[in-house]
Amino acid sequence: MLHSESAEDYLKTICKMGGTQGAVSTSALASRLGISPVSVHEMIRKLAEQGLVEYTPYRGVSLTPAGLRAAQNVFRRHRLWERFLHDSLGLPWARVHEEAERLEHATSQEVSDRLAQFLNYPQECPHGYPIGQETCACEDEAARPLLELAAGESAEIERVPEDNAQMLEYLDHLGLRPGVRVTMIEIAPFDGPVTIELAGERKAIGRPLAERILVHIAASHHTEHQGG
Amino acid sequence: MLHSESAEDYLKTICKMGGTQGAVSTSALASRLGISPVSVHEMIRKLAEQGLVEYTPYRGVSLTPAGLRAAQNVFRRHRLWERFLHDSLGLPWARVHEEAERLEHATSQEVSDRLAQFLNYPQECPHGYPIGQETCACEDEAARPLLELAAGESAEIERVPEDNAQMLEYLDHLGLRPGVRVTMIEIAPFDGPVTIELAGERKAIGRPLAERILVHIAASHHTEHQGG
DNA sequence: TGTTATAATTAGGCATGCCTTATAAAATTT
DNA sequence: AAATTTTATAAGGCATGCCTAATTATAACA
Repeated sequence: MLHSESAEDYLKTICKMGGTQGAVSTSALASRLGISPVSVHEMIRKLAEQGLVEYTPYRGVSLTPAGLRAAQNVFRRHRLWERFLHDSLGLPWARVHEEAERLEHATSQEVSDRLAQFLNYPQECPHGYPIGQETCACEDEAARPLLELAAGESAEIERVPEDNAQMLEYLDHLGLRPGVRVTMIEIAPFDGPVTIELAGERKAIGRPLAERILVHIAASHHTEHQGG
Repeated sequence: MLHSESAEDYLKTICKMGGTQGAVSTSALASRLGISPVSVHEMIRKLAEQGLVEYTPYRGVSLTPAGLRAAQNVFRRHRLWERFLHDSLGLPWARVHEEAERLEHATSQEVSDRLAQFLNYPQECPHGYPIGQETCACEDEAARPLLELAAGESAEIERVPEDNAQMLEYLDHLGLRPGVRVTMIEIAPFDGPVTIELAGERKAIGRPLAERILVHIAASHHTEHQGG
């Protein structure tokens, strides 16, 4: 809670883009954040001064241990609020992300700790992202894009993109929620649709979406998802 | 949720200082907010442009109906969060206000409506301030300062000042919480202490505090306060 | 190696919300 | 009515976080 909302958003985004592994290009970061490269460069400089990121010109930015800790804290607060908004308040799945996006910046460590306890230490947010006890991982090594499944192969949905309410409504409507089992039917050529089967029905989605939905092939380790 | 956090704070403070009845002096507002009179004047001008306050030079500011509605919304969100933080998360009474002060600015109408439902439409915040269904009153006509009680007179604590965590801890320690019955023993002369009896014990507090604690004489209409 | 594309950086600006200093105007007191 | 205090307003600044336009440095490619 020592950093500005803006700084927290930068750290989150750098983390999401892989700033824990290698370095993230500032122009990619800029286009993801929807902020001009010049402004991003300026902010990166400030974050580097504060020891939250490491910046090497022409290489990109990566999170320092302190920056990673800060980002993980924000993710944790975000995901805990999502669970509360969904499970306790019954806010629709698709609306949960945008509300949590604001609450995450207004939450102290004590409140998020108590919130975790109140929610009975949930393991993941409603979109399938993990919630650790103290921190939480940014990436799950075992997760693969739905698009990578071979025809006939089955998997369980692990995570869905959460940053677009309309997309979430669409996914919800299709039944494509974390924990649901899907089977790949076919990936049509010439950038055609991806056909999958879930709950006995066949659905076709676009390739870009199929690339952003993450699945895992191993048997379920998920807890039941409470209804909204 | 259309106004900046800063604007919301101004509207709240104007409301608290009586900006629904008469006009509030801008210098009084400035000292209450801890902001320079020049800056307050500037902000008042902007709020007046937006139709949220009415400003007459050398007289002061008052809330327009739109401004009142906005302020009441913020109060409602604030007090609902206080109830949640206290009743559901068990956050100590004295810490609740400062946390709600941040959450109130990050809460949509839908979330506050659902929060009210989740909390079972509570009537008041943990410090005794009313929570209306749609809006909520700023002042309670029936409430009188504790200091106005005559010796031997009994009353129930209605509200306590909530803006100072240390003071709240002190009040909590003395047992001076909303809903508690107190009897005035004496008000010592020469600005001396105010002695009251509660739960069979006598306690002395200072005059300024006794002036800010509001009581009502009629029998209790309060619902039970859930423990934290 | 030279050209081209990408990234970095400088310079100047804007809005918000705060600041101080200084002056002008009205209200209050004597 | 005159002096004093209070209030209003103007002028100029600062930090944050964003912008565009223009320049410079580096990387990548042919």
